[in-house]
Amino acid sequence: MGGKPALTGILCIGCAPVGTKRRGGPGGLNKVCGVSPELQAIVGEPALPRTEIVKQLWAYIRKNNLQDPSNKRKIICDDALRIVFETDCTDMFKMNKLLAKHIIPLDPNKGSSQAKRLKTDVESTNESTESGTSPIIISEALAEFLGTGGREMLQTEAIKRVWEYIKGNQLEDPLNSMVILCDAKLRELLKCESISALGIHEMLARNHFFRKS
DNA sequence: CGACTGCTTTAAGTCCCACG
DNA sequence: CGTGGGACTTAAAGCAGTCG
Repeated sequence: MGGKPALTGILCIGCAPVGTKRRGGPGGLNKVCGVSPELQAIVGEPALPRTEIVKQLWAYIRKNNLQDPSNKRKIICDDALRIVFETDCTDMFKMNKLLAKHIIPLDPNKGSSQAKRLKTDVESTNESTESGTSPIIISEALAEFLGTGGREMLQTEAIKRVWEYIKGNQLEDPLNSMVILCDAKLRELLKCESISALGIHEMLARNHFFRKS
């Protein structure tokens, strides 16, 4: 339909001779995000860019004829979709909203626009560990938690593995995936019963990441 | 009247520009 | 120079508006 050419048109304005003003780029929605186990059953991958997740979801919807014939914007949920969206039918616009619950930022440091607002706070916490792209020393407790031999790794890798543990053990609060319910092992590491996604990063940065000296 | 274009919605990350 | 705001990115289908 007309949607894509419209965007292309806007793009062309953006690409005006004044200067190749290209925003967005490889990040943004193209950033790889974690996929909840429920959604994984549909898209078939544990981690995908948001755009790919939507694409795979639409492929699944078409393959299974889940569009309402009278209004193709409407999606009729089958069992798998019902588990994901928690509704019998939805539409293409609401779908994106519902999808958000099942898309988990692999790097919770920059997980949301809320995080963006808190960016300065968090970054000040990060001063001790820099940006996450250079190796850091992790605490003995975290090394034990991750089951790694060494204590040197990328900050992003450490965070990623903590999140893998959380997802693997389904520790996300079903009512709010931004809240993590700690099991015994995680409780020992973080010293709390539950914690927010942002809180985990802050906690790790404060108590478990150390700059290489 | 038909063909085509542009806007609609939604998410979150990135980057540019304007302003203080 | 630092910060904040806003534009841009993706996907989809339908509707409204414009033009020939």
